[in-house]
Amino acid sequence: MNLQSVAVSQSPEDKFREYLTTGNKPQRFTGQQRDMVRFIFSHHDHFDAEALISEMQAANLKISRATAYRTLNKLVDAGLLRRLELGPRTFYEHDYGYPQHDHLQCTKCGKVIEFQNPSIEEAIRQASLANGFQSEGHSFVVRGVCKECNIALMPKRQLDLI
Amino acid sequence: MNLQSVAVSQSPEDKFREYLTTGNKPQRFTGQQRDMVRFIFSHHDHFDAEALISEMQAANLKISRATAYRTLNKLVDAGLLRRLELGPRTFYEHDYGYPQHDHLQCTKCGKVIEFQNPSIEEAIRQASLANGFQSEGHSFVVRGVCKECNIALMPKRQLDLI
DNA sequence: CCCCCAATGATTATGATAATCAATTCCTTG
DNA sequence: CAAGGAATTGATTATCATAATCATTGGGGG
Ligand SMILES: [Mn+2]
Ligand SMILES: [Mn+2]
Ligand SMILES: [Zn+2]
Ligand SMILES: [Zn+2]
Repeated sequence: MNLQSVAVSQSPEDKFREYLTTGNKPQRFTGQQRDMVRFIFSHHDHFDAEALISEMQAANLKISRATAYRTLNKLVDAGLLRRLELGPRTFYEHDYGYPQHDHLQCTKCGKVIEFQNPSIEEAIRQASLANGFQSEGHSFVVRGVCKECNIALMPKRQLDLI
Repeated sequence: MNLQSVAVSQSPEDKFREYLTTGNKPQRFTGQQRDMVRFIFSHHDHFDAEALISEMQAANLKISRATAYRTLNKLVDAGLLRRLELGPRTFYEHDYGYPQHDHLQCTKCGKVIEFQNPSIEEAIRQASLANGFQSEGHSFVVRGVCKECNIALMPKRQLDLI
């Protein structure tokens, strides 16, 4: 189940357009970029570049690998997406309009579970204060085995006890 | 400053030898592996494969890239080293004989600062309990700007106020 | 309606790590 | 102590994700 979204004043599409067109160097907001933003923000999930490309092509949306990688980087710079360190490849998820949270990742099936805990922000505050550190963001992933995989891995006689 | 080490009954070298020779498939504990373990555990540090190779070669220790990568993986499996997610490449640090802790990483100079906070373990316990999740380990890195880089980046007039 | 400049995308490059495999080393056994 | 055999080594090659290249396309301001 997804977390509750955060109220925002602009649509992701408008925010990205603003990011691109505001500033010293003019950047264009193209049809492919618009398709990417709309597709990505049509549902919340954790995805990598390859998955995005195949899903968009399956949805009959034209996108090349180069443009996908380039636009993902721009979306991160614009504050729309957040990068996730979930293994060797880079994953992405919504940042704009989605609350701060962290992740449990199952090492058996790969599933990613979201959770929130205010004491994490507090721990960051304390450690930063103690070290004169100016915190800008964090990555927190707990690895382990999810409920379903735990049940599947249990010997039969242990299941009987439940 | 490093954290206080944890008392252990075996030297890293002995523990690795035991890991290699115990079990169904016999694995040899070679001179190069012994050199690597001794070198790595002669000082606490956060390093990647390339840095290890150059430092060992600078210390006149023979090591090939292939053997370095292979042995690093074995050291992680043996519980001697822990992998760190500090960006695109893989970093390593002592696990055996070193206490649980997490990291602040400076995005300006790359410096890595260690800190401990028991509320992080508690947050993991709570999130795991709430999701039926069996936790096995975690990665927690706070990105930001360290004290020295903060001072260096400050405009002169702000420095004057200190 | 042009023209310029940014975007696109096929292709090539990069860089870290893993696989290959012939040569070497080193335990085991007789 | 010699020989056999299995595991390790290391030069080389492969892989895989992502980043650059650069010729072509196209869109928006004048
Ligand atoms: Mn998430
Ligand atoms: Mn550390
Ligand atoms: Zn699972
Ligand atoms: Zn710094």
